[in-house]
Amino acid sequence: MTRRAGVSRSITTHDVAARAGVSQATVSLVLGGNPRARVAQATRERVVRAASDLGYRPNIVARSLVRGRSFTIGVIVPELANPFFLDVVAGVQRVATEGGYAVLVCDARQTSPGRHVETLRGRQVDGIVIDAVGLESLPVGALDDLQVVLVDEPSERFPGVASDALAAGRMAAEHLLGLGHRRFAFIGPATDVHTFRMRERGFVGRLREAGIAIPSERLRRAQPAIAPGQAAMKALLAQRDRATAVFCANDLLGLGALKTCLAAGLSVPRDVSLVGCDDIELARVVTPELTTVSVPARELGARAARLLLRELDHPDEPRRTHKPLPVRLMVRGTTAAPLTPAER
Amino acid sequence: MTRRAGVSRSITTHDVAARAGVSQATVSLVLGGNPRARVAQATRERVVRAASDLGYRPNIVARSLVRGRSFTIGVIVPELANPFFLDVVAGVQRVATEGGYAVLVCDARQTSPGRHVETLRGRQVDGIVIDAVGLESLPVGALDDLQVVLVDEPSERFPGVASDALAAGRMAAEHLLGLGHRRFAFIGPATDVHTFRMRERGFVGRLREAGIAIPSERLRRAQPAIAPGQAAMKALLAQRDRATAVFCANDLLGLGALKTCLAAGLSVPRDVSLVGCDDIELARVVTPELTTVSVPARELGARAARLLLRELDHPDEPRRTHKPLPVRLMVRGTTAAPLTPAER
DNA sequence: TTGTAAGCGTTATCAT
DNA sequence: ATGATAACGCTTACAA
Repeated sequence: MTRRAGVSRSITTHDVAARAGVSQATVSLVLGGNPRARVAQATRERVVRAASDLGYRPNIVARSLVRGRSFTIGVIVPELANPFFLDVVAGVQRVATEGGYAVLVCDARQTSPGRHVETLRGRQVDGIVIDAVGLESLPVGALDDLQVVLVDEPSERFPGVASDALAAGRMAAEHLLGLGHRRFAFIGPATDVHTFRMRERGFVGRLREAGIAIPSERLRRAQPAIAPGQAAMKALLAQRDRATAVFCANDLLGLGALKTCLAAGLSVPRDVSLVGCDDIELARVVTPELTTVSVPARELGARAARLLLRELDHPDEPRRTHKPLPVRLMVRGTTAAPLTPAER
Repeated sequence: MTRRAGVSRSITTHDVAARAGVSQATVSLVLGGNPRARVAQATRERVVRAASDLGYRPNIVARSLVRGRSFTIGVIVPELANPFFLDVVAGVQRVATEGGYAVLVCDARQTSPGRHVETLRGRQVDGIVIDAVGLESLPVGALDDLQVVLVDEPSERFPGVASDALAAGRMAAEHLLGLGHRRFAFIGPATDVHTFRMRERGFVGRLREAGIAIPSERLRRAQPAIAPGQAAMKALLAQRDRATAVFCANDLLGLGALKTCLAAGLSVPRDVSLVGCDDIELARVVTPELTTVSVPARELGARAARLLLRELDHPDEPRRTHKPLPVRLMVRGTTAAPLTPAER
């Protein structure tokens, strides 16, 4: 094969071998980092020397081919534009990089999860981290023979890590209840994504324990993003007997809701209390700052990656099961006691 | 080599060949997508049939090894957490995916650009898109023999695409000048990043043309992120004879500045006018919405990727040079005429 | 038109 | 301790 003109062929183990006066195999032994490689000290030094003289850099592609592993993993998230998932990815990247793996990042918004899995397979990834992407949406068998770790999605089939979404919802309810609210609303997606369902269930459940139900018109379905949050809040504001406290399934929705309230000339938290969920950086950028439930996104990603790498590098060790990661209420500027009838 | 137990060996061209009753090479010819492969229609069909029966999926790693190309590119950005760069990456990904390339995303915050380049090299990437990462910060020779396309950074050595940063600064000045402002401030990084330097130069230059200079105490240096923007604005607010209009080198800084103003009880834009740059989604989430200069991040990324792919796939075609991508002023809620002395 | 065979750069299993 | 040598799955002359 002739290389593209002008681009010099890169240094291989053969080149190093020639310079060090040893066989190519020996070079591989020395440079391959194989722990049980017994090479004479002198030879080893000659080889290392030659390698650094030549600027040798191992060809990962060749290594991948022979080892049957690419030292690459994939991570699929619902939407990279959501800072929460970006943090999950950051966590995955950190751990993966430390472990010598590269990460192929896939945004389910740009391409369907099924196609992403196909692509990742073709690239021989050693495993995939899948975050909150409904597994049912994948073709049957799409994940066969693949090492998969799930984030925020329970499964019998694959190991995973999750945050305590139920607690998140309960905390939000608890906080608002404690402030004296009695008329609640909820904004969240109707999707099958487990976390959102649990957040909602926790919220609704805690309210029910307090003897309060959310009438269906105050239960607004919206995709977990800013614009849908604005629209949903608009609908809520138009209602008579409107809610004094709204729990949003994530911060993006919360930010949208806040925007709508302020645009409508309402005072937050005087007129309406708002609670989000995730605690993305933006929550502290808006004015007033968004009260929210903090979810350790980065840690979630890091743990998922650790789980995956452990399966990959030590396949025999027993799987560790994680209990849900704790979440934390962050009381900030969008929640307060409701107005008394007199004040209104 | 024995595979890990339980994991079935994947289907290779040999398997397909056996089933179709042809040689392995023929399978490669048919399935390899080689345009100048002449195979009999009947054979071709048998092979395709066998492949799909077996669920054959080409091994990109093997293909990469023999072709000397990995069909993978890298993209290095200063900070993935900045939505602007995330959009650049999204643009790169879209084009790369269409062209059959995978993308390795590198955040200069997590690891130094030099190390990223090393890692990418080891993984045999075919090229790298580098966005606003000072090339001087790289070790000499780090980019040798590498196909590189630069975003928002001029260079003799590598092709690139850029936005019209000078115009961005001028537009901001023009707009504020038009509103009647005379006391200006600027918040931006002191880094060597070309775009920021140009935005500043455009702004300052346009003001100078109007006979106005920015006193040094109103020229605040801050890393291009939210928190530094808050701090810088705080300093600005503490000054007597303070500026009535502030141009921030990017939206993150602008958002921070806005936050500080509102927290200080000032009314924006009544008391202070603020202009950002980039036009990230967040600019429209805060209240009031941030006036800013829109920069086509996604398009920037897409063009960079197209440039790179063209060099990769058609090395002989002449390089296309891009003129700077136009930017656009988005007048929103954070700019207005300054208060008259009487109103103050 | 199709098959044979020589690699691509590495790892890993033997002999030596 | 070191060196042949055979894969890994594919592409691509070249031969048939």
